[in-house]
Amino acid sequence: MKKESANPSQGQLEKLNEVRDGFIAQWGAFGSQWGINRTMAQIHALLMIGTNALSTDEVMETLGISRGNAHTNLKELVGWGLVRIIVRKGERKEFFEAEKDVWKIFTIILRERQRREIDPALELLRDCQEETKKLKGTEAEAFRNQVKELEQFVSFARNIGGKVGKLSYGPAMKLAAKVLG
Amino acid sequence: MKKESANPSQGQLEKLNEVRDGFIAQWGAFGSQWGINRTMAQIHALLMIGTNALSTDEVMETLGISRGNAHTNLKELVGWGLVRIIVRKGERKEFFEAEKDVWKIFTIILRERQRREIDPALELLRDCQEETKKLKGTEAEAFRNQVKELEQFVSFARNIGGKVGKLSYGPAMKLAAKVLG
DNA sequence: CTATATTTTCAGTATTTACTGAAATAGATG
DNA sequence: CATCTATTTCAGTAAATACTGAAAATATAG
Repeated sequence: MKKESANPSQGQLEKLNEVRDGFIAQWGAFGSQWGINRTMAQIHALLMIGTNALSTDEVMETLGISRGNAHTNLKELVGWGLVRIIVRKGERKEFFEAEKDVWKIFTIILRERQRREIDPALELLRDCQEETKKLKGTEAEAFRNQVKELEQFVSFARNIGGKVGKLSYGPAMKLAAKVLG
Repeated sequence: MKKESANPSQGQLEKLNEVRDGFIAQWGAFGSQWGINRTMAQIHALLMIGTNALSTDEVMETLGISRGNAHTNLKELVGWGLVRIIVRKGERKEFFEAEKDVWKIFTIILRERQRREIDPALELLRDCQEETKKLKGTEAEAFRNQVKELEQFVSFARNIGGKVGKLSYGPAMKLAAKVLG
C-alpha cells in the first residue's frame, strides 16, 4: 500500500488537472468579454499557472487546438510582452514562458492598452475638436463641448495611468496606501 | 446674399454632420475592441453628442439600423445606467437621453464592469484556491500560489476602484493631484 | 547540397456574435 | 371592447471573428 507523503497521489493529480482545466476555460471566457481572443487568454492562463516553459506542440495538445492557432496566439502574447521565448541549448524547438509577476503583468497590459486603444481614441477626440473649431450654432457647440470634456478626462486618466505604469511594485503600494487612506 | 452670423450656414451644417458621423463610427469601432458591441457604443456616442433626447425611430433612422437592434441596445444602455428614459407629456413615445457628465460616465462604467466582470473573476480565483488547498506537490503549489497572487492583486485593485468609484468629481480631483504630485 | 525539423502563412471553413424584420404583446384612447 | 400606437421578442440570416490543416518558407545539421 502507498504511504501518504508530500508527493501527490493519482487522485490528487487528477483533481489538480481538473481544477486547472476549469481555470483555463473560465479565464478564456473572461478574456473574450474583455475583447481578448479566447484562445489567447487560455494560452496565457496555461503558461502562467504551469511550472515550466512549453513548446507549441505541448500547448496544442493541452488545449486541443491547431498548430496555426497555437502559433498565432503565442506570437501575439509575445508581441504584448506577456510571454517570452526560451531556447534551450541542444533543442531546436522554441519554448514559451509567461511573465508571472502580477504587478509586471498589470503594467504591461496597462501600457499596451494605452498605446493600442487610448491613444488612438485621444487622437480622434482631438481631430473632432479641430475640425469643428470654426462651426457656429447650438448643435456644433454642444458637440465640440462634449468632445472636449471627453478628451480632457481621457487624457487626464491616461496621465495617471502613465505614471502608475512606470512605478515598480514597492512605490506603487506606497501610493496605493495613500489612496486607500 | 446671406450675411455671416451666429447661425450656421448650410455648409457648416453639412460639415458638422460629417464630423459627427465620423465620430460615431469610430467610437463604435473602439467599443468593439473593448468588448462592447459596436452598435451600443454608436448609440451611446450619438446620444452623448446631441442636444436632445431621441426616440427609437430617430436612432434607427440616424444610424440606419433596425428597430430590434435599436431597441435592444437602447435598453442595454439603460441597464448600464448610461442612458435614461424620458417621457414627454402628451407624447406616447419614449425618448432616450444619455448621461453627459464624464465623471459620472466613468464611475458608472467602473462600477458595472466590477460587478459584471471583476467580481466573477475573483470568485473563480477564490474557488480555485479552495479546491486545491489540500493538494500536495510542486505543480499544485505553483498553481495555488499563482492563483493566490492573482487574487490578491485583483481584489486589491478592485478595492481602489471601489473607493474611487464612490468619490464625486471634486474629491476625485484632489486625490488625483496627490497621485500626480 | 540534401535531408529533416520547425516555424510561418493563409485559403477555406467553422463558430460566434450581431442584426433584421415581422409577429406577438402591452398600453392608451375613445 | 375595438382600434391604434408603441414596445418587446425572437426565429432566421448576415457579418465578424476565430480556427484548421496543409503547404510554403526558414533554419539546422550532417
